Amino acid sequence: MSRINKVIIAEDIKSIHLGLSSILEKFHIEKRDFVQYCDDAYIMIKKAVKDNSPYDLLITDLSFAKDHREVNFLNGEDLIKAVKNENKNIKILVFSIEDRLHKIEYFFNHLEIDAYVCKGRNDQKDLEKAIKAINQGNKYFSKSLSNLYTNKCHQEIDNYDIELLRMLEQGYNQSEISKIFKRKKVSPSSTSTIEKRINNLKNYFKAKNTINLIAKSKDLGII
Amino acid sequence: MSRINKVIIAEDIKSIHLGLSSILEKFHIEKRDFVQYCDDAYIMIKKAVKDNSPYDLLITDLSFAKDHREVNFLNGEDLIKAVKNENKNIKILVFSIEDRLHKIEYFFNHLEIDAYVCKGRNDQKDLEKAIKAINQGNKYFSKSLSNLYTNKCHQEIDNYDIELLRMLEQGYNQSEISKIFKRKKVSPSSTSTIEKRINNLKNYFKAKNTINLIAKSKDLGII
DNA sequence: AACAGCCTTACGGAAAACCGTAAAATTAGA
DNA sequence: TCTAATTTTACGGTTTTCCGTAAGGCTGTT
Repeated sequence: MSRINKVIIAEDIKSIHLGLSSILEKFHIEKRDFVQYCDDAYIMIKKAVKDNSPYDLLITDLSFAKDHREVNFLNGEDLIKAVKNENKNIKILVFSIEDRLHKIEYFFNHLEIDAYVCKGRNDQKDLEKAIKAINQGNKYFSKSLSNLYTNKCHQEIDNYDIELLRMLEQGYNQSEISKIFKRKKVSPSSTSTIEKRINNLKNYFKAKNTINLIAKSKDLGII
Repeated sequence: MSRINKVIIAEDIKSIHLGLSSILEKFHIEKRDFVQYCDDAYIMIKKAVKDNSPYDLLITDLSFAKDHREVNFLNGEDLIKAVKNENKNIKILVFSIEDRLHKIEYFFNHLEIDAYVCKGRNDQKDLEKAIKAINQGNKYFSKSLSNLYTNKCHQEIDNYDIELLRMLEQGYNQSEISKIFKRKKVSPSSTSTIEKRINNLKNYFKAKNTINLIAKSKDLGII
């Protein structure tokens, strides 16, 4: 496995650039390009392939603020999908504030990323470990994620519950949800059970009513 | 107005520290202390007052990730409120990803902060401007906020509406809200009008029902 | 003073949510 | 395989929300 020595970083928050730069410097990675839009990253990656000097590694954030500029790629996920088509050998390191386990698992499983580092108190050291792992041809996924503390309570909330909460959030009433679940072959689907499950969720989150339930679910980041 | 020369920075994302440090270096601010927990910032600010060498400026994030450590102050807002009691002269610069106008206005009006800089593509330059403004005894609030694109629609939503949405979010039903408004002398307070106003909000936000209304309001950052 | 326009309040019927009970179906265990 | 336990479904009564109509009140204009 060849050593990383040409890197592109897609990160819209300017104040993070220096922190990333200093890590790359430690690894004596001289060729490092910073961009603040996904579109720019894509263009540069594509061009580098064409010029026969492709990037070895893309470090990218997931969420990018919208501004006046019109863009094709709204977020890191879109970018990664597109980049995979242009450069099959490029390694991907996602660097994001997102610390929810099921989201991170999604990126490993569906986007085949090579490393995930969570922005936070330990991110500099995690970045070092991640790059070291990639240099050795391994994947990296920080074990020191805070979600281990916040998500333990969420384990009792399953995908059905989340789907149900999402339906409520979108404004469907109980009988509409029942019909939709029947159509999508989601079980259970009776209005009675849906009612009961909503009630369980309200008890679980100590919500006063369904409105409060959705508010709390959103605050906790479950939906 | 005396020049800033002793600063404490409360920011849990380690990768941002270097970016902040380089800005402070430009202003020749030598005394800069970085902490990753609100609690530590509070303790150090309190101690500095006691030692007769108080900080001139607190730069703080708003949201701090939870981890294994038990803390008294969960977020920047709690910290700022507490700090104001310990050091009445300290300047406050909030440095956060939050770019929704309503929230930012809240910090200026209720917490009497001195500057707000939004983490983003232009944050380094905005930080410079903010510190310059504070040095001159002025307040600073970045005009280059992306919310200018998303928030123009919110001007028609007044404080009454927001209070109403907050009540709904907390799970109060219409008659409870009516009683609370009557007690707090908030007008109008009849269940009938409350019902009507909720309906107006639903039309305005094209919400299917009240649950959807609260979900949309939270997504837009109005509450 | 008279009037129009807007906001507030009141009320009644229909729809949906809420709550308890109970039957039917499914699963788990002996 | 039979039984016990759990989950799903069904149903009826109560509360709350939803929606239309209409009366009452405040303000500004002529």
